[in-house]
Amino acid sequence: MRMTISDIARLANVSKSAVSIVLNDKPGVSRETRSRILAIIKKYNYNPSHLAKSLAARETKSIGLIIKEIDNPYFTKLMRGVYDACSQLGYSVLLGSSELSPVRETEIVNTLVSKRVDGLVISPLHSEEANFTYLSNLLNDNYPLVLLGTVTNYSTNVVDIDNTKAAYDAVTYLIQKGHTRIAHLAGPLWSGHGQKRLDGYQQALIDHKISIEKNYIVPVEPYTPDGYQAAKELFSKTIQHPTAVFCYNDLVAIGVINALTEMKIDVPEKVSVMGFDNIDFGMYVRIPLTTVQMPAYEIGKAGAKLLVKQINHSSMPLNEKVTLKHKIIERDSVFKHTSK
Amino acid sequence: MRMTISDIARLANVSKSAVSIVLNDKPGVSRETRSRILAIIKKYNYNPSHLAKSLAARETKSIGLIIKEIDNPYFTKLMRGVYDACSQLGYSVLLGSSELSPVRETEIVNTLVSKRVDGLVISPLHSEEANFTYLSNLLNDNYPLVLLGTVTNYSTNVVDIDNTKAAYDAVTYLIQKGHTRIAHLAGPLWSGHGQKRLDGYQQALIDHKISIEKNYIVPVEPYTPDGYQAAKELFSKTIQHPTAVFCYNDLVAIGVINALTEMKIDVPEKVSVMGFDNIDFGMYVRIPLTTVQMPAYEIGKAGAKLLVKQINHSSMPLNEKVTLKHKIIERDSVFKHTSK
DNA sequence: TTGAAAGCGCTAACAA
DNA sequence: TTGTTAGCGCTTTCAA
Repeated sequence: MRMTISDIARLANVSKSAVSIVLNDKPGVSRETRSRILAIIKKYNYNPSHLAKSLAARETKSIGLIIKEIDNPYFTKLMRGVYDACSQLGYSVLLGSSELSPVRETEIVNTLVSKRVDGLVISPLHSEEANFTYLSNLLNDNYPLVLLGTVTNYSTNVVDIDNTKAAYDAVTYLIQKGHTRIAHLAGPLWSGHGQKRLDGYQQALIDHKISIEKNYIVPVEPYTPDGYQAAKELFSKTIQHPTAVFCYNDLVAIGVINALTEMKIDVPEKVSVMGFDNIDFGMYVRIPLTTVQMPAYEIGKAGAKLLVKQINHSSMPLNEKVTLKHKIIERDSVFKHTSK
Repeated sequence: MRMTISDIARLANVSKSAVSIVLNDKPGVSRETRSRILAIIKKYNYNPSHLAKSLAARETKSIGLIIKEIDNPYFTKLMRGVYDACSQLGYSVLLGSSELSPVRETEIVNTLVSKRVDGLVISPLHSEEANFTYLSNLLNDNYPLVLLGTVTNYSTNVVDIDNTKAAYDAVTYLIQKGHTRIAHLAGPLWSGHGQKRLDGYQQALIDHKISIEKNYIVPVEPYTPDGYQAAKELFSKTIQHPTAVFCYNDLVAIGVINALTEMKIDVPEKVSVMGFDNIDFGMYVRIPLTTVQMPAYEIGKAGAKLLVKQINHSSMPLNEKVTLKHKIIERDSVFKHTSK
């Protein structure tokens, strides 16, 4: 049977509290008693139950992380950021992934809360229903919380970049390269970033007196096969083809490049392609990808740090906004366009 | 303040045990009492503390997953497999990543055990020191455990593929394509798979009467820049160049392809490149990668399932071996070589 | 079918 | 400096 604190106390001829004090490195016990206790602990290889401690001390030293997709390079980086910050700060992380299901997202919140994580870092799903009941509840309970991505109408801790501005900058970059016919493969509703990037795209066109062409805006699921498919359709239509396509993310951009290559449309000579996220693989694809850097690792890290700060200052209102910087990464998929 | 089971009991005019029975869907309470209790629970939105339950019931319904690198496509897939199986079986997963440090690996095991996870799925680091003390301890305590990767001299539950055979098959494939000068960029010590794949490589050469060329075997870190670097060196040496290179993993293979492309050595016409793992991106790189499929998702899934089975049959000895199938994925990076 | 009571392995006043 | 005591919020006998 596993040893308990009482066993150690008995073995060391002291009370449980003395052992507890030693275990937690607190003052209040003489040097020699301490070392005697320590010796016993070592001798029996005693591993105290953090579970029992959590119940008594009302903190588990673990946080819950809820992402949308495990198997997605963006979230992987983000997860690493959260994990690194947490290990450094002495927290464990309970992993949750909604895999795009709002129902599961709520379920995960419930089980993580029932497991009494000290706080939650959530990359929230933006569903059509989008009632965010779980969010209201959490906020009502003043539950330590950090959102990785903005949810309108809810005031809480948020870490994000300025997606509208980032998309604006990307499109402006394309315009400066001489492009005027710029398509946008827009992100899905559930992303929350999709709408903002679309806004930035449109604003950039407007500000540069370029008319918005409806046919040039096509919403896609944010994966390579969807980008491929969308590009195939877009470039086989009998409309004037765009000379550049700004994609919701790198995965989509890779699909676009593949489709164009297959259609013998040279990238970037004929058509420039720009992605978003700056995933590691962007530099290894057929045509190294020009893209916008999303600091996923930093977002995760900042989010976890902010959460721990919130946990340690429970009186602090939940409304800190951290906006990280984006930047354009120039590689080979964008060409200087000289209009004929 | 958060509600407890006693609050609910009082409000429903019953005992705590009655509430407990209802919460756990157990028989022993009349239909009407049950519904009365349920009503109160619902009304107050009571969320029982799984933490307290865990302490009393001696099981946490969570397992620990220890991988080597979060930000690595192979482990991401594996993680997803573990996560999927666990959610399905009602377990939470506490994430741990050694990030290649044996010291951290042991620390993680300790904290996860102190948090009383019901079991551990570990992708063990093979360090030079490789004492595996933590493993001995776990085994001594008969702690529910599944290893994702074989550790020699320790009998426990293992899920893996036959790495030697897989490498053997890959090299045989290259030989059948007419190659005889085949290099191998071998994996690192910590992988555990590295040595086996090297063995398979050598055995395949021996069995086909091809002499083993020392210069053709170069150990690398399993990342793209390292593969790039190694290829640059290998192909600038004044030795007879290989016509094919079999890489420890896809990441390395991608680096090799980039290096060769840069050196104006056509892939696959001049030199064929073969990877290992079959990561998703393999099909999107410059030259779609021919590789060996490592069923990472299935390994994770099978590992978690086996662990839960072990947890539910604590008397069962820890020595089940599950060997999953590998297979060769033919794409464009291998060319039929016709010796001049 | 129900309730009382002991206990899971700790922490944290409070007394001694 | 040390020990006693009463929880933390559940589960689980055991009686009623």
